[in-house]
Amino acid sequence: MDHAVNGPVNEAVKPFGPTSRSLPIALLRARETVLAPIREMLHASNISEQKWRVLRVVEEAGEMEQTAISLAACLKLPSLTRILRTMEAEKLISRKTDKQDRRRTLVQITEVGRMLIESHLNRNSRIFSRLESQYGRDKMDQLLDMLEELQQVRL
Amino acid sequence: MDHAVNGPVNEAVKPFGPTSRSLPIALLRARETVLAPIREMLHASNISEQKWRVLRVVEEAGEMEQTAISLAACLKLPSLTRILRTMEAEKLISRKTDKQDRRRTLVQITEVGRMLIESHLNRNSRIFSRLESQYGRDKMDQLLDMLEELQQVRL
DNA sequence: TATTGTTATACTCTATAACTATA
DNA sequence: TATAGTTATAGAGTATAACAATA
Repeated sequence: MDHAVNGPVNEAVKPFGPTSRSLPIALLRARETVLAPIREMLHASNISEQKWRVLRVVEEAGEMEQTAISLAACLKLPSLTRILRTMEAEKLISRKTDKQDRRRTLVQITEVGRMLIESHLNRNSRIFSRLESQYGRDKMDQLLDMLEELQQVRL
Repeated sequence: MDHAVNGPVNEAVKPFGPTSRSLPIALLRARETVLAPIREMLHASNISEQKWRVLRVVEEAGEMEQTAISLAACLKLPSLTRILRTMEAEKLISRKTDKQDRRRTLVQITEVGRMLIESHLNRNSRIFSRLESQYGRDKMDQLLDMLEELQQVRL
């Protein structure tokens, strides 16, 4: 299980072992597995994965400025600008200028947005129940703890 | 603490708790954290993240057909076709038709490709040492085990 | 007929930089 | 001057379907 941190390349040892021991690749593959049924669900409702992330984040945190959404939803600001524009047109979110600092825009989820989330609750729950039953609830909780901690590492 | 649950989010039935307990979002955020320094490294060499994945996968598995690469590197076949075309032009990989089944194309890494990987070994190692020292080596191994298992769940 | 891979199209996200408005 | 966000543009991945070659 050595990741061969040191040493010259002349060893016959693979630098990081198989790619399944490469953290970025492992995270990506795991995400693809988990996301497949969710993508299917969203696709049926014509919502992109990104819009869904924005909706979830904004629903959770309440009023939020765009830089914060960008960070939480892993979307660059220029992408977010475009996404929010269409989401606003679709009445999923609303925007207003911050009174205290008029450079900032505050974004909120609308009733329509909340209803969109609610309308997916059941299918979403079923997907995660299935995942939990296959993967194990305790392991799932443990994994979430470990990922949360990893997110906070500052490299 | 970035994603603390603040504000009145309607205590009734939080479907999955905060988004940091949402597996897809947690996986994405963790990946962004880990990938940031790697992206920087690759960017300096003008290699895309996707090309890098293909290179790593093909280096590891040896001769491979494209469907297998597509799966391992999480890239759709149409995207992979284009990527391999440019990687072949750059002499990073080589392609040949399978003798047994001439529908299949076999892809291999070239010496140039291998050298490209080798030239990033040191920086790559340093990045992961830093990560391990902050996150903990045991935890890292445990996380990789859990992710590997998650990849294999069939929903 | 099914499978492997390619092509084509339309859409979307990314990277980057220049720009506006505000602080 | 610095920050929040927008706009513009080029590059790249995705989804989908139609297609060619082979099995």
